[in-house]
Amino acid sequence: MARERRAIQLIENTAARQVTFSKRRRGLFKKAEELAVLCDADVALIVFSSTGKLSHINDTIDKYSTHSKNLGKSHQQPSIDLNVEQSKFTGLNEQVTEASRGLRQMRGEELEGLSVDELHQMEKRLEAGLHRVLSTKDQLFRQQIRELQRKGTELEDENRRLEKQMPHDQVIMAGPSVVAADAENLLAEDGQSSESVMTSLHSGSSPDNDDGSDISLKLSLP
Amino acid sequence: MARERRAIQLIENTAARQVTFSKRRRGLFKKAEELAVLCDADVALIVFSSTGKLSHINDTIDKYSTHSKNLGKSHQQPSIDLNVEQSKFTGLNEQVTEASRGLRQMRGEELEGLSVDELHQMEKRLEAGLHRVLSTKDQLFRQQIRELQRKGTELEDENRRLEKQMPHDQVIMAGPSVVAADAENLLAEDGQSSESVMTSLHSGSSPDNDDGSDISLKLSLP
DNA sequence: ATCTATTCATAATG
DNA sequence: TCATTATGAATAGAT
Repeated sequence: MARERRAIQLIENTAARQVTFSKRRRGLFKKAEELAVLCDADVALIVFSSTGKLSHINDTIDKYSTHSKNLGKSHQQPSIDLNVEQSKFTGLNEQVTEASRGLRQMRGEELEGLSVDELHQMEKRLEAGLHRVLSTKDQLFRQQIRELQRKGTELEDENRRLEKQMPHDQVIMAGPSVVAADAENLLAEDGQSSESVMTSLHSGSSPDNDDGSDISLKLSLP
Repeated sequence: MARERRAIQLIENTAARQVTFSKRRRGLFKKAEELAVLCDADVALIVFSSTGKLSHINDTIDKYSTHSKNLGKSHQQPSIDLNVEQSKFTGLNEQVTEASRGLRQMRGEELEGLSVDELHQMEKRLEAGLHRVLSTKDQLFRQQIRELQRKGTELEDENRRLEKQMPHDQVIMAGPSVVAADAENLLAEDGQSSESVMTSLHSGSSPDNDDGSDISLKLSLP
């Protein structure tokens, strides 16, 4: 569409990509609007920039079309469903906007425009959230520790019982006793920081996801 | 955009409207796809025709399209059926739900289902966010204090200069000296909590700077 | 951001 | 709906 044709593939150059993004996004929204007006259609368009930091929502709700649908095809099931979906979507748009802005600010991004008061509020909210997260984690730890202790005690008892039943010249090296030993070790260090418990449970934890980029794709959050 | 320009207003003729709808809808989806691929953006587009009640959803996941593009399998957009589209829509729905859940979790609500690892991640994120909020606030404070100190010093100097010039039997109660006094008081209590500085500057902070509002054309939601 | 050459989308028509 | 084509719009590259 211009001096030269541009292949439709990722623009590697970041600056160029951003410029193109702005230009084309504007064009896209314009065309969406035109379609809505020309054809009495409802158009909803959401664009997330690659960084996920910006969300743009265009929700064209045509009063006319809603009207005509409700009046004209009142008997058709599909139309009812679609209207429901549509209104759901409308509501969701608002939620998306709110949620992503909130999340961004919660993450400490996009703080530029905020006043001191607003920053203070944000700080309080973050502190409160952090506290609740911490105490929830703490609770979880305690619960897990309790559970492990219980199992450990059980296994110890079982061990002792088996040893008593066993003739003296036999020694057991089978699985169960090993497990029991492990559990015991864990429990022995009772005063350890929860961190190590966590480490022992660490299994599939993972990559520190980079800041905001996890919203970029589809709003899915951890 | 063609033989003649068409005014952007409802096309009265039904047949013509349908034709235009088809053409423009195709074009719109194409451009949405291109934007997604070119700029690594996430684009969701939903179009409800006014009459047919058909919904078309294009949830363009960049990675997907990039892949298929690279493999030479271009998008066979034409043959997407309604069921697929609806399921995509449902998916979007879920994602949105996810997003707000994420936000609530950031606030420390609804943490029940999370694993220790997830809680740990959340904790780190909150800490990071808090940090950024705090340092932004700190920066703001420092800047404001610096400014006030500068003004205070200026005014003090001015005051002294005026006093010297003034005959002894005259007293000034004019505005400037009052202002100077205020500034001085503020600066005198250097160790005070920043709260009062904040309060004193309270003036016109205004929320809702809603970054996304540059939506070219339209419509903020009802 | 603004400008222009060029490609693209599409209105009119068959 | 599909095809053709003249023309207005969008935009890539440069400034």
